[in-house]
Amino acid sequence: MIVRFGYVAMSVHVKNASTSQTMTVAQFSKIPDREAAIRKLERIAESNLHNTLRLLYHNKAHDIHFYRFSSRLVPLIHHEEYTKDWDYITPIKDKLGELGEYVKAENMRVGFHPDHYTLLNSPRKAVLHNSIIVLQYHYDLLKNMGINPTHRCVIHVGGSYTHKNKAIERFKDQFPTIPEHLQKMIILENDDKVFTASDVLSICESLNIPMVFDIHHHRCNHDGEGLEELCPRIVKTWSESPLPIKMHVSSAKSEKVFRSHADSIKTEDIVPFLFIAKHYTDQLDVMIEAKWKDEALFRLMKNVKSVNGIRVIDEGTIEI
DNA sequence: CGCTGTCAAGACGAA
DNA sequence: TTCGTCTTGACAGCG
Repeated sequence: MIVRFGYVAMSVHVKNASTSQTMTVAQFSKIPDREAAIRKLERIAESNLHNTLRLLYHNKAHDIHFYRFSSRLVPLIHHEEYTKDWDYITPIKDKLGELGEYVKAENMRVGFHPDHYTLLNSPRKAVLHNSIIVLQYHYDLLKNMGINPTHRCVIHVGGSYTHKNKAIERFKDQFPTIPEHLQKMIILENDDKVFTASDVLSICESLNIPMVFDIHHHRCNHDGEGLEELCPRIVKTWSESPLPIKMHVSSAKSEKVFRSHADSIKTEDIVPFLFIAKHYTDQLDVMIEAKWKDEALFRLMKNVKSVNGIRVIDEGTIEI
């Protein structure tokens, strides 16, 4: 099995390359001329995209073929009252095209993870409405990069709202009501507090959504399911996807703060992938979620060299 | 310049 | 019903 590792949104090596610069609501409101304020948002967006391209060059130089874009490339997009009539695409269209061309030319896998306020199972209409706006924004970015949006956005199921089973049913009821092109873009991840891998699988199987298995969340929150029963089902949810199976890996910060992400990935935490490789799939993309970002990836690659059964192919790829 | 506090989002549990 | 906490990277403001 070929495994490509990826990292999230920013590099600890490439300096002054934030892809998540923003403007506070207060700052925006202080600028008396709305047009001027909007121009400032556009300059920030352009800077975020420019830095994203710099990171892609960095990734190319280090054989990293998998990357998650920042979800804050365009600032204040969640604030409908400020940005409702703002055509945020036109000013950055060229830059988006340039990014997409590079991604395609270098055969990179890219995707998004809209933040955890994107909630498709909320009973509040306004929350669902905002979530759709945020998803549409991600869709617009991908479209204008010339990248097929199918299965590019990972989100969580949402809140439990006291009754987890009802919350699952509400997800199943509301998901088909959002625009179809946004449905196709979504993949679903198990979380560390409420919805276990089994919960997410039941949703994914009923709505035909690929499941992103997060190994660390599974350790935090599970129903005692073993990998041998989960994996065949997880793999099956990807059978109609144009993209390889995706999983997440991270290490616990400490025994006490177990849920939080550590700086880097402990070598022992990729052991489950040895099992997965043996039994279930031939291609896998694993997103590293660690504070040290690309440095965590580099260190993991250094450490796995000595693990039995793992062969290093390049700086971002192994064969198990 | 560097440090500390604040900002945003929505859910959720304590008071 | 209100308020503090969670989470994250970046902004804002202090000395």
